[in-house]
Amino acid sequence: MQPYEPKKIEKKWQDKWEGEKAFETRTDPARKKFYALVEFPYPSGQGLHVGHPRPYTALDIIARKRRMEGQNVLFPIGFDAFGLPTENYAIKNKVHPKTVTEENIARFTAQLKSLGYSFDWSRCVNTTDSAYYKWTQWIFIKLFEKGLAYKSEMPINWCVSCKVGLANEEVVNGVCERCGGEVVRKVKSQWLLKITEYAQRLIDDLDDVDYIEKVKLQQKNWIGRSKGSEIDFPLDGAQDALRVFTTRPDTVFGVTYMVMSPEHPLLDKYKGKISNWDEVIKYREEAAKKSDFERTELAKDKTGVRLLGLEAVNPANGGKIPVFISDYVLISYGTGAIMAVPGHDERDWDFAKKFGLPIIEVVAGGGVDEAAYTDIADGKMVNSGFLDGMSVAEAKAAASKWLREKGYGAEKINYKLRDWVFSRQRYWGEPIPIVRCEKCGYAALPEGELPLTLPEVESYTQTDDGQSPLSKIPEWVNTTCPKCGGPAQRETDTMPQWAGSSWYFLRYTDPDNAEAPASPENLKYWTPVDWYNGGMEHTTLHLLYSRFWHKFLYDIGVAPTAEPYLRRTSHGMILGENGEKMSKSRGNVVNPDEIVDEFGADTLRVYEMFIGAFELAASWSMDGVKGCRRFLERVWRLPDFMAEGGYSEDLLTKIHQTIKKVTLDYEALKFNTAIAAMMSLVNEFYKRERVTRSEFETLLALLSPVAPHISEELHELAGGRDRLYKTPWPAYDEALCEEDKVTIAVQVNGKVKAQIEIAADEGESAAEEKAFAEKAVKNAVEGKTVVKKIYVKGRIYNIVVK
RNA sequence: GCUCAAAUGGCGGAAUAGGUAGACGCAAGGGACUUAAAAUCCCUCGGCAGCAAUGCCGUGCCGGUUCAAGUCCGGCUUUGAGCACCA
Repeated sequence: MQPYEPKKIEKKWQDKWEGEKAFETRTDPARKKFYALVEFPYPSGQGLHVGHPRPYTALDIIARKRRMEGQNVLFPIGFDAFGLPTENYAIKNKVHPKTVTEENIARFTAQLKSLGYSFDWSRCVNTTDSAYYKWTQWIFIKLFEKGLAYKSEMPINWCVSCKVGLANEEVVNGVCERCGGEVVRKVKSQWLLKITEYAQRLIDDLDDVDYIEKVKLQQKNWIGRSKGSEIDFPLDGAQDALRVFTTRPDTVFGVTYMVMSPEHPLLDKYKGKISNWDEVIKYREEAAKKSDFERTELAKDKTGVRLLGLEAVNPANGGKIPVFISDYVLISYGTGAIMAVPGHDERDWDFAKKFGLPIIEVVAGGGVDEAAYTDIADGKMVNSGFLDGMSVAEAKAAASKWLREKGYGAEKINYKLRDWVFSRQRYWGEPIPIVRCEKCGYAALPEGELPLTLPEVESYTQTDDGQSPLSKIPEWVNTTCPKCGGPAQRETDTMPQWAGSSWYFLRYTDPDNAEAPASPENLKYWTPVDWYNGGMEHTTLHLLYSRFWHKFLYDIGVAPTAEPYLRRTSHGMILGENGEKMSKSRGNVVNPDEIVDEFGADTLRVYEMFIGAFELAASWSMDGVKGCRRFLERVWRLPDFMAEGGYSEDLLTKIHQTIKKVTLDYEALKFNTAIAAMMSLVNEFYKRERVTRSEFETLLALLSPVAPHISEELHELAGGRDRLYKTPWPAYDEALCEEDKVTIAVQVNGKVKAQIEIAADEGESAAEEKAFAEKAVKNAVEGKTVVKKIYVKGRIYNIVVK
């Protein structure tokens, strides 16, 4: 047998698969479809990371197996190529981001192909291609037409170094997710998408999909539904009332002051009444420098300014109470103002102590002078007028009713989720297809003018006041209004990277369609995605955004189903050999090219699947890689002692058990144990120094989804007919998986004393007879009374003695 | 602080559904082959005691339920992830 040379055979098979169009898929309503999806990569300058092959190999295994089972499989790939790193690289090196993107995509493509994935490359999608982003823009226009895209002056997260507005979701640990720079708050006119309008449906419809539980939970927590009341506190001597949201209307008698966010719009309206306005302005400026995160970091030391000359009235008892501004109240959550109940809320308690404000106990439980009493499970209302003596639950209902009847409030559902800040003052993104006209306001471009392509610019940097680079091209900006034909200006902001990835899975079904995002026939056949695997880090960003877009597309009749993905699984990270996250600065980065070069793609694939439980993080180990290569070498040498014939009689059970285990384990993403089972079978062949043709073919078929090149090569060398990827998946017989003899552990008082062997069809009496015949059992039982005997079929015979 | 995971040999990790803990792989030690090395093949491999048979201990810690607990329950500790003054 010639030596195993992965370099030769892997290239050979990759070329053959490509030449044979082995994995190109066609819509065929007569066949059962299976749509497997992996998150398409961002083609970064660093090239493929060893983290990429983990999820890709996993779903490649599923896709290959399902094809062998006869399903019509769509397993596509593409590139999510708009985004900051490319733009920053382009600025630094004075190259067009398009050039950089093309180079990176070429490299990624070569790397992915070298790993032998069964992607349908003919459907490859690139979000920066104008034929693609035409439809991203089209979807935006539809959102705009339905009132779900709107422009708003609002405080946004502003990255000082990137000079770009960030969605809340993009601020990580108080710094910019991309550059790590300082994030401050800045009021800016931004496009927003009303994802909040879909909040309830995004929660409810999780019941209809098969996502791993922690993903569902994380999405629910992120959306953060809470039920409460909005209550109006009249401002003394003014026509307005200060509206708050609270989940605790029962505690309204305990309200001793109120707090507004420093950005609250009512402040400016009443600045004439506020005698310490200078102080307000100063506090507001300081608050603006802080991000939401910094405001929360300063939790221990409450700051604030009391508004002099403006007081509120507690509608419950008519008492006048002071009003403060403080940065711990955020304008973006609820109504931007709170009623403070220091007796029963820790933050309010801290604030009241610091400013010497009264603390009233309204739920009996004691000790509100020492700390806030927050246990609401039991406790009766006190100091609360008509609520006295009620439980908290009763008081909530009674207070809500009373407030509603008196016109002070209404019950309300509130969500933590905020609208999606959708504009970026950046170059490398989809231009927002909107024109602003003095007369008509904002108007969408007519569909016929799409795609609105990115114009060439001299420099990709923003203007110093943070305007998009596109604003520097007057001949592009100045245009005519699509409505009135008068002079108008184009929107110069671009869309965030998340836009293109919010619908790409639909495009895969019909990637070249020029008339629609995808044709109804193709969408109807292929969607929803049957199985989507991706990182946990995308749970609240990409996954939620794309569900939102998909629901919108469903509402306007484009997408055939309400949910885009039937099943969602997640993989763990691959860490460096030292157990830390791989990064250049830690010097623990492993390059997949080097592994492929030294050991082969099949070894890399087997290794990453064998490394540990799929959903858990795993550390890289070069020794582990060697072990997997050794396993493939052992498979390679099996033909040395191959014999003609079917399954050996005495190996029937083992073979059928292995087929069953591998079949079930692949679907359960338990690749490590599936591979262990195949190793065990190979060890068995070695022990006997014999493998029959049928046994060998079965092993190759089982192994082929994980290690497709070596399997295909061995199949061919052994004179196998057709291609392995076209052969049917091995079948197993449930009856033949059963052992005819079983080993049973005999225990005395739960401790194993002996092992006996009985025939599978023998029952308890046989076990009992053999058990008591064992010397060790006799010794342990001697002189004692047998109290109880427990028999677990095929496993345990336990004798309890006293 | 809140939520969710996780903790098993020298290492990565197995253990359907409460039923023989450590599958499979790595590393290590020993042996065969070889002039030698590599590769390959075979054997040993949780700890303590013992020549051995065997006995005792052992799945982060403390308790509990059970004939039987890595697995279930209560209370902790540590690590990781996500969120965080959310009203």
